[in-house]
Amino acid sequence: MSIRRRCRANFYILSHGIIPPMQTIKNLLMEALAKIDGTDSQLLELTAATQLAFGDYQTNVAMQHAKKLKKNPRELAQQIVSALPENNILQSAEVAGAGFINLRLYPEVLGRATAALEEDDHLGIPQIGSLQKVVIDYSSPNVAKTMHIAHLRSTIIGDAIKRLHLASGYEVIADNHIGDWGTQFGKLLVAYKTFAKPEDVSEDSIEFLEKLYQSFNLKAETEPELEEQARAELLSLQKKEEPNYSLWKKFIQISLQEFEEVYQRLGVCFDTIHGESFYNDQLQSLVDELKERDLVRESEGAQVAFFESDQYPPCVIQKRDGAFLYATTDLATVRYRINTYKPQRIIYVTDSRQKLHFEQFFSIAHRAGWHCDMQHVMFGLMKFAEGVVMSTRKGAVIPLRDLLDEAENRALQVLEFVEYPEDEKREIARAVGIAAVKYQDLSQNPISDIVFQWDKALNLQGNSAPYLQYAYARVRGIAAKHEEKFPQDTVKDAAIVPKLEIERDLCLHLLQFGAVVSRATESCKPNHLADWLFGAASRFAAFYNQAPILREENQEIRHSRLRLALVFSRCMSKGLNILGMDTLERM
RNA sequence: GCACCCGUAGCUCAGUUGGAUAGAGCGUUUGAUUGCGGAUCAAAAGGUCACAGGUUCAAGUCCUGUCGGGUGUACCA
Repeated sequence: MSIRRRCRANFYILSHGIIPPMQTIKNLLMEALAKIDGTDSQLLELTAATQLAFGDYQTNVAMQHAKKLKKNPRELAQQIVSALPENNILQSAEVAGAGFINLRLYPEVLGRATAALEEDDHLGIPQIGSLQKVVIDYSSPNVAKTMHIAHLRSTIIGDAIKRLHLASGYEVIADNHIGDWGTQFGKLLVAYKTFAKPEDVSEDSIEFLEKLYQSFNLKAETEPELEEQARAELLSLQKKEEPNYSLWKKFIQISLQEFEEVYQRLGVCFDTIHGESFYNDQLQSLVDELKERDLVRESEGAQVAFFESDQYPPCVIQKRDGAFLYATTDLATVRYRINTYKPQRIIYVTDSRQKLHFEQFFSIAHRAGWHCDMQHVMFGLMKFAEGVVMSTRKGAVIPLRDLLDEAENRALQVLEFVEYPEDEKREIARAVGIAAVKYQDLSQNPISDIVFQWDKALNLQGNSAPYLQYAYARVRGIAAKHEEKFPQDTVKDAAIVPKLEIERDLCLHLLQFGAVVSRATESCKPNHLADWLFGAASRFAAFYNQAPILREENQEIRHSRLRLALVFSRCMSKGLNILGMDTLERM
């Protein structure tokens, strides 16, 4: 496998100082609870109603108190409702079911809150990360190997986690910890120096290096002495002897150029690229420091860390022959990052097979006194339909480039009979194709294994990125037509007054945006945001169908609807951007 | 052997950290005055949430056990 390696906002004040409706309702409920003996306002939870018929928001606080207070839950709920202070917020408060309290806002209140989202610099996203720094370690491809579809997960999920943290106000350091050191370079050097050069590819290309590597593995099966040569070349490289040292640097340069091409297509960028080799000269001091702290000791000739009551198997930090390992580099990396950046949190995005490794070195790092919240965000394996784990050792994988090309081509086919300029079509196909590939990955729980299927990876219909982009493009289309048709009209400060049920529904959904982003950030699960976006787009589609805007003759209603659509488009744009997807004015 | 992850509609997957009648997409079936853009919308059919206990006013969600699938398990990364 060539992938080397690799959290609840409650209430908050928005930047414009407008208090969100949930906070207002919660305050009213707290006042009511205070009038009832024995209630604990800490237990108060307010959530969005699970069904439109139940109102806007609901609380189960009565059921939670009923047993303790030895009261009938419905009666207690009624008591709480009766104790609510006079207000001009709640249109209704009703007891339902086993003791739920269902709450409904006045339409004007709901509309004002929705419109207020636009006034907030962050569209209602709580800035839970302000003054906090987080290092995110993701993508991390291996030098001299083409990026293929299995690299997609770490890169795309990592990039979305980065953007989520930025949107939540964190200072982010995105670090690409590329695999630029290790035994594969010994093999590559042997092949480069002694094998016939592959002729069908350019010598400056990553395919060239990859073919050399593959032919080494093939030959080594029958000629075991090659492995010995590889070890010798590696040793020479480690001593920085020429020409090995220069060749190694050249391999890295070729690889980085190719990676950069893919990253640009994906819209992914890093703040630092500190590969494994960056830490080479820190490894011995690291082992020494761990020895001083009694965290490692000699065992069977190696330097090994052990764990309390054998919670984990032993972890070798330095081999019998003095060489360092994966865990050594990772520990040195943690030490460097904490000393250099002083982050509150470090996040690693890798596949789930590395769980034990991370638990081990997190434990060692904590005991070494390198205090920081370290989190391993793991994702499942990508498999082919046959269920075979992919490997670059023998080739036969789908290069990432091919996947992206295919995605863009399929998107272009949809535009075949559309009369847009050719270059615009290509731009649309690019934005749609890339987003579609990203969405199929980001819309599911990262932990699940995924079975790669072309049709699924490149889906352009239903619950897919183009569906979200299409909803956005429709609003932009309406806004443009509105300017043509009513050039004197301005809706910038128009009041939103949701009258239809679908309008209420859309408003309520938009008001959840900030909390959803927070949840996605803290749990490092971009799929929560993807879900929200799909929910928003499908509500908009229904709204679009039921509530005409430009055809509406009543100006107040027309303005209300258009303003609502515009708030929707702002949230969509922000949300899509957080998932690393581009928006289009038309498609 | 031990540890961890997963098991939800025919298929691919969600499920707001314990809340009301378990949701989408695809596929299947039916419909939408050429529509403010049909990459869309409206609707139907499809479920013993692997199984068995337990905790709770309330369990797909938490605990225990069983079965099935996956991954890992000291000198690879």
